[in-house]
Amino acid sequence: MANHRTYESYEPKWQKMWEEQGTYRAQSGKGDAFYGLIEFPYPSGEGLHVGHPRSYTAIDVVTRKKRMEGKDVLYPIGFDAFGLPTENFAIKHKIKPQDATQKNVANFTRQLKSLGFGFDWSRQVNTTDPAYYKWTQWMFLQFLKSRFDEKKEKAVLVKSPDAPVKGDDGRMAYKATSTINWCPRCKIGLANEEAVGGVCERCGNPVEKREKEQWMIRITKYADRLLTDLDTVDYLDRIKAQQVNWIGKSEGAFIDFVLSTGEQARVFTTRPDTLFGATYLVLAPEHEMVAAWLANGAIKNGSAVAAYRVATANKTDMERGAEGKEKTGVSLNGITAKNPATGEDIPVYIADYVLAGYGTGAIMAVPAHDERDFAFAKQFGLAIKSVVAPYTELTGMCTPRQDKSVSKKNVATAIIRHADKDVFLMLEHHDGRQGFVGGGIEAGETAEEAVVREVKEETGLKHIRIERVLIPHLYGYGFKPAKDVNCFDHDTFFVVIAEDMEADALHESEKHTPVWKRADEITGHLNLDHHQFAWDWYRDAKECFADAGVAVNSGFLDGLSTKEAKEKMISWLEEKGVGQKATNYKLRDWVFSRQRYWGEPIPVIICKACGYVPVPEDQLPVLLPAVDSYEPTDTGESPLSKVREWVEVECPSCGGDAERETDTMPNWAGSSWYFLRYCDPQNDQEFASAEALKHWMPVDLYNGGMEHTTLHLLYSRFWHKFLWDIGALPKEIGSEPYTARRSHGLILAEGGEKMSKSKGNVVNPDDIVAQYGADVFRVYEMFMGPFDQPVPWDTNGIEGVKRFLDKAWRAVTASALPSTPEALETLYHQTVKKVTDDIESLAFNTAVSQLMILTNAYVEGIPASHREGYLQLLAPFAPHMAEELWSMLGNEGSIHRSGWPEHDAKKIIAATFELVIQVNGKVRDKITVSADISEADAIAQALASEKVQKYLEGKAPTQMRYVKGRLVSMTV
RNA sequence: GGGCAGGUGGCGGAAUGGUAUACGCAGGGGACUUAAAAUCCCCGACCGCAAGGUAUGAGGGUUCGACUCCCUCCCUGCCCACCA
Repeated sequence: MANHRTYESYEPKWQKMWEEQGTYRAQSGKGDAFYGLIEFPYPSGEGLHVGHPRSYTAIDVVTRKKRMEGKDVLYPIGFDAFGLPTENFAIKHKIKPQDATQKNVANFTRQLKSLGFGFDWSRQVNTTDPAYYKWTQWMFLQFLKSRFDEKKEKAVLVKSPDAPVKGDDGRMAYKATSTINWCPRCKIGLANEEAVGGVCERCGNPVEKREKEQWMIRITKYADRLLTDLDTVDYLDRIKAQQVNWIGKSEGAFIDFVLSTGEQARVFTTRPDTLFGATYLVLAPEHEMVAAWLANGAIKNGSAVAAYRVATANKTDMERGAEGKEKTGVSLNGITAKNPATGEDIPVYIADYVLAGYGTGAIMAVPAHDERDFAFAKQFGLAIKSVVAPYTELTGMCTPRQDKSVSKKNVATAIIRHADKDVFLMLEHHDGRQGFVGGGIEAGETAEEAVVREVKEETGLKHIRIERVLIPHLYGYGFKPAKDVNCFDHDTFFVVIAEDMEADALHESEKHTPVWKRADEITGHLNLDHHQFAWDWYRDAKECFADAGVAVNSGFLDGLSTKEAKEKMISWLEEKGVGQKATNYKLRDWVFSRQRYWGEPIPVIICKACGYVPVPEDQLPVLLPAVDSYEPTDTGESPLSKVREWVEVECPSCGGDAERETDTMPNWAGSSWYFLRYCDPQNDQEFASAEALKHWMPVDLYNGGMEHTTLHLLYSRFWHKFLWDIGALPKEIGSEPYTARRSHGLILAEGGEKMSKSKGNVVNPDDIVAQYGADVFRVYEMFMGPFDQPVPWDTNGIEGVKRFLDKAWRAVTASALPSTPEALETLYHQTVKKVTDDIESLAFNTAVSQLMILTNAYVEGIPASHREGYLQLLAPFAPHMAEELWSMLGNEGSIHRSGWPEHDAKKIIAATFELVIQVNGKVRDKITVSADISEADAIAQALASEKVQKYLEGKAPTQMRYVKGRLVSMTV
């Protein structure tokens, strides 16, 4: 046997062998299936990043274990190769995107294979392969051929699906003119999701607004299902949270305001209960009513309004955002609206703080209850009327001395009551309000310190301490305290207790009472009950409202809780026919057109006579034609429009002259269904057979980066649901594609910064493999830290892993131990259990550390009975070395299909253990005792301890507790 | 402003409510060697001569016992954000 690891020779050897023998082939249709999935890479010119293997190795470890356990494992790989970076790269280097893709795929393939992943390469897919994108196009056609049935809450195919479509008649895919985010650098329209923060996701350039006819997909019809079905899947909480956030459901009402022009303006609000306080209306500058009024002269100050509209249109989202809370706008002179609740005529404005794309593009402004409206009203001298005054509403607007520059967290508290000499109740501020008494906190002070200082100044007391206490929310309209106070819906108060106070009931009672329960006692101590307290507080609040010049009118909502008020207002609106309950989502329809070359052609023919004609399905795929120039055009037209011989076709419907759609699909298209294709990648009749889909789907475990949890994850869930709805997927696989979704943490550069080309701190996997071999690289990435958390790269850490594998090699290749010490037997079985459990829970770092502990115990040699099991535990992490040693030991066949060791439950308990003895909660002695010691014996031995006796001071323990296998705890 | 994650040695990090600091890195000491590499062994939170005491961001609570559960606060990171 070789004395040294020679990974340089054995790693390539085994990689070749596995490929030849099909070691990792999925045996479709047989046995218990397990489908592990990683996000297929985008084959960029830069090659693999060290972040890719973190995810791939993790799922590789899991799937290897499942395979060894005898499961039918699918762990596929492919390439998401359409898209901008490749196209830009090709333009820059004057080569074809096809060639660039081929080259990059070859490089990625080499790199991935060098790391020894157990991918089933025979199932490789590539989104740019016509045999693949044929089905992407087919699926697009299904969107085009179906509508959302509101009653069935699902998409259904239309009656005559192959007929041409005229205009937008409610199809799931439709063409619409919309303002799109245009990146002037990439010369491409971007989805909202790709233009986050007003900059192009690809190049970081600020985006512009452009009007463009685009293919859209009605993902918004699925908003509710995409939200509620999250309850049926096992995703990391933060992933669910991001999906929920992105879908952005909010419930409220539409309210129609009658305008002086006789028209109606519809607004969306989540707070219909504040309608009494609506003192003006704001429309988004882009609002179509404004355009109409400008045209018909209804607006008296038309030129100012028009100028503001132009100024807004020229602003990027980033500029809008950068201006922050500075509100701008223009009144629409000559137009007023009637507040349906108060009957008052209120002015109408346009302002860019109202977004055209959300809700109805118009709002009712309630400055007393909305910070933005408040700022705008202050700026333009508009009326501020409060409807409700529950405590939380009050803060922030009744504050003449408000200082916005002070953040909420750092603001001092105000004393609102000091009932007697010793005890003070303090109300904590929720914003920059300076308080009813006293000033703000000073530099370097915490809120508590400020309170202490203020109280000392106010009272002259020297020794005080403070505590925070929760007092149930003083909810209620018109200041009527709610009847059933929910104790978990509370506000924070400070209680200041004078330390020089003589011991009294308060001091005593606080010791064993949960904090929030003490609210009663404290208010009781002050001879106040909650209601009394609320009313007292209300007096202060009213003065404050008066100071700020805020009128109060809660109309017929007086005395209701917020929830009741909302309901009452909605039913009132519906009764009067001036509004209705409404649900709104942040999610918008999916802009599906790209004016670029390197994407799937959208399979539609545009015929002047017929409309949009779907390309007949037997003519798919619509191949991407060879083009001389891929350069995007300044007109915003796809480069494909220049290929006249491709564009000009006969209309499949009427036979007349027609043209092909020249837009292509976004990158997200091909990646929205690749996991389905993996199930049956060579099928040329269907995108996958029902049989294969039933065997593999849904995906059991899907891992990917957090950067894809909003876009790709949402799109692919939607896509899957759609296919499922129209019957393209077998019912039994369910409407969610992924049973479980996990996410790996980012690998940072040494020092904790992000790796980036510009900083030159990128670690290249090729270098690590060359220097240490694939196994060390893999084990290191699994060991470096908790899988779901970011970890900095550490060159020294790799050395440690190398030492570990060297040690493991020496242990296995040394002559076997003649006998197995009991302690070693126990450790072995403990390790089998821990590694097995840890892989299941993706706790790879602790699995590796347990293997290190066992390996350290094998320095003297490894018992023959442990050798195979030990190698099997190592195999998912270091597959090459495990295979090499496995074969050196004379085994036939691959270790990776050899089985998984099981632990013996009886053997994981050691024969003896260290019994810890605690006296009054402190460890006072440890004695070694037999594992099967009885409780009585344990206690007897514990009491016999000299050290324990010393701490008992001759007294008999009042309490005695025995925790089996761990400790004896006694109290004196 | 909202959401999420997190705060434990010099560093990455371990710890079903039960011996805090496993494992690894870096550091110190030693063995082997002519020497080095490699390997192996030992030490290591803080205060204290010791007995002992104090430490898991801070403060409080529950408990015989809290890194772990509850409350409040502080801080860091990530994502989102004039979303009505």
